[in-house]
Amino acid sequence: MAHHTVTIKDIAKKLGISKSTVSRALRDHPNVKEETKKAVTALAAALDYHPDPVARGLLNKKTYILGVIVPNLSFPYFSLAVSGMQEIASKAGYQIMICQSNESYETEKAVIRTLTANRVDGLILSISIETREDAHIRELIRKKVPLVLFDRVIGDIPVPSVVMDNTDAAFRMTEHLIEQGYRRIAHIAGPESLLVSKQRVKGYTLALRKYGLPIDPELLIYKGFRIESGKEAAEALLGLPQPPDAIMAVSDSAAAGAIMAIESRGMRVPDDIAVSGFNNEVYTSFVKPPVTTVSLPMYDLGKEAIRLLLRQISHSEEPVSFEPRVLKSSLVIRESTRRKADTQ
Amino acid sequence: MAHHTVTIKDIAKKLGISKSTVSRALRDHPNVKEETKKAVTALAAALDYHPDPVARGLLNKKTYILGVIVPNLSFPYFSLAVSGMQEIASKAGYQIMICQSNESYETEKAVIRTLTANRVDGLILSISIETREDAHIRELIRKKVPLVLFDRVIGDIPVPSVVMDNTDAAFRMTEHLIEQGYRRIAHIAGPESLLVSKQRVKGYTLALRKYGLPIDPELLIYKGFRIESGKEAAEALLGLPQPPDAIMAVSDSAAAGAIMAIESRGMRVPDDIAVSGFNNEVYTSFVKPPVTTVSLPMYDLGKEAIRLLLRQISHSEEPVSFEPRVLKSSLVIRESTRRKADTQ
DNA sequence: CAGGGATATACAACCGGTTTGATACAGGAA
DNA sequence: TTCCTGTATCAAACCGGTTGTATATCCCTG
Repeated sequence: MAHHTVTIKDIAKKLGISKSTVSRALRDHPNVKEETKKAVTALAAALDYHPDPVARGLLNKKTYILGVIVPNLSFPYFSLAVSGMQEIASKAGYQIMICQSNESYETEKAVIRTLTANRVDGLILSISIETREDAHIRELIRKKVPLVLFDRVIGDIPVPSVVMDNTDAAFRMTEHLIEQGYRRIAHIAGPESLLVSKQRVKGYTLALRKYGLPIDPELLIYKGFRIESGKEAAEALLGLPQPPDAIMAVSDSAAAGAIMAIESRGMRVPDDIAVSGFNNEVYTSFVKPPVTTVSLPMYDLGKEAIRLLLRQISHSEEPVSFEPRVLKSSLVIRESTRRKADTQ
Repeated sequence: MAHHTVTIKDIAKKLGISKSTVSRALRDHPNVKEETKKAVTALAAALDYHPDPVARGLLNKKTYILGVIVPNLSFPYFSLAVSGMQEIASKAGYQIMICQSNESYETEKAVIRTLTANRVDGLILSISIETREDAHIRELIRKKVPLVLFDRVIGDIPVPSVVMDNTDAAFRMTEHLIEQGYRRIAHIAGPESLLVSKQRVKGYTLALRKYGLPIDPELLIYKGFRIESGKEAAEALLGLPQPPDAIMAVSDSAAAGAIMAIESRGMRVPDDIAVSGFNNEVYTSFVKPPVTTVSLPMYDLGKEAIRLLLRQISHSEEPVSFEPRVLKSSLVIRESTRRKADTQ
């Protein structure tokens, strides 16, 4: 820095007044003469003065930075949520520091350490697939770090959270398949460790039960969100003595994998077997057949997560609800779950 | 903060020594007795002491935070690059602060302001579609803010940059189409403001020229990266008295849009018209037909951008090259550009 | 005209580290 | 013994703001 940045001291010196008066003038303190205020603000503008957030942060222990930890940014799923967070945060004068856990428990713990070491004002977390313990989260609670869990939350822990209506969405999707005439409905579920997966499984079984359909454990496969998972699970399902007539996949990628497996056997979607996904990723609308899926409000989820966090930060002593905030999703019905032709 | 965080002062008091000795002991200064060092490090570990980066930053004017500005995170295109950046940055002890310009010039300027106000140690920027001026970038150069442009760069400006071999990739793709027997090749280009678009157009025309094919301005449409852009451009192309027999799109989304337009006219890809994309997004492999595209090393691009930035930051006076660092892409040949059937 | 209360400003301490200069006490050379 | 060098430590200043307290001036009231 050849030409050193303008500080409050420079302004004070030029005007022949003290640092404190300059500081008060800039913050519009009542005990400063109108005339002085004008002179200070004018000079500050002329010199392009900006208060140093680092110095300010040292004093009032605020960095105006919020930490965000997501498993992976390269899925629109999470990057959309992050976009929503950024919108609300920047409106409130906060910056966001985003880290990826890459689905690793160790990395998750590591980034939590760096973020807290960097004195972020709060933390937003969506846990990794590997995360099965909550000790690191309880540690944050103990240290009174403002915290919000989102989407991939952990159960039974006193932390505010924002989630999707996973159970309900899966219920509605299963119900939709039943209404379309399908009776032997399989579910390619996500990793068993995630609450999200369990909730979707719950919605699936609830719907089957409501309509008096048998719950066949062979038709429920815990696998994962990726294409390969869908492909492998579908292959297993198609190899059953009594294969399903519909597959509800836990994600659009898994659905895509399932469709690939189905078609490579010379079967067709939805004529031979219906398939549905989850997430409403762009390509679901233009693959053939277009895939029925669930539109999840990830952008709103991100916005709401930041709001909950800011609420904790500002009125730090106000009681915050640990009841998960649930956002509504909506079914997007497309060709891949077309009504089953009567085949008696 | 009920139980205030452990500071260097606490350690000094407990051991009955001065702050400065503690500081030196922790930084392994030679003029500190081995015995003292051991006592200090032991107590620091016991108290779970971590130096406050804010205080440290105030003093040495380093925040160990790098600012990254991308147009949009919800495309794998950029979020992959960001993942690469994070890998290298965190290895070097830096954090990343990511902001989105949302393709708006004003937002881009605004986030640059907040990031520099927050004293980031350096900045990585991929410009928005709207950005046609470079005054804000020259301002950063004037202020000596370490800066690297990536992917969406601006020409003729003394700043290190990392880019893809856009011209070459487009050349190879056009050449591939020509080799497959196509002769009337259209190009749905990106926004005319972006150098990326111009370079791909250049590769396209160079290839046509090399093979002695006419360059028909009707076949070149500047449009955009999105599905809608591809759809609209393709509709215009198909409405020509002499429609093209192949379309090279500037992105996979545009290619998807083009395919939709083609098929809605009852034509087929590649039998009636070939289509290629750019980016190698996941879905290009499983749509029907699978789309020929270009695999871009976005992850490596991000890694390299951080490396260039860190090099500027560390040896700040070493001359840095303003010659763009060019990374190689590779063609992914698929069904959508199958060899043209001879139709004499 | 003394005393009380605004008003306007200056001084100094502080946040949590790092760094400079001073000090104290070794041991070795002159 | 004196001087010098090296070792080990401490006090104080500093980074750039904020804030509590002291000080000075002015106006008003009794």
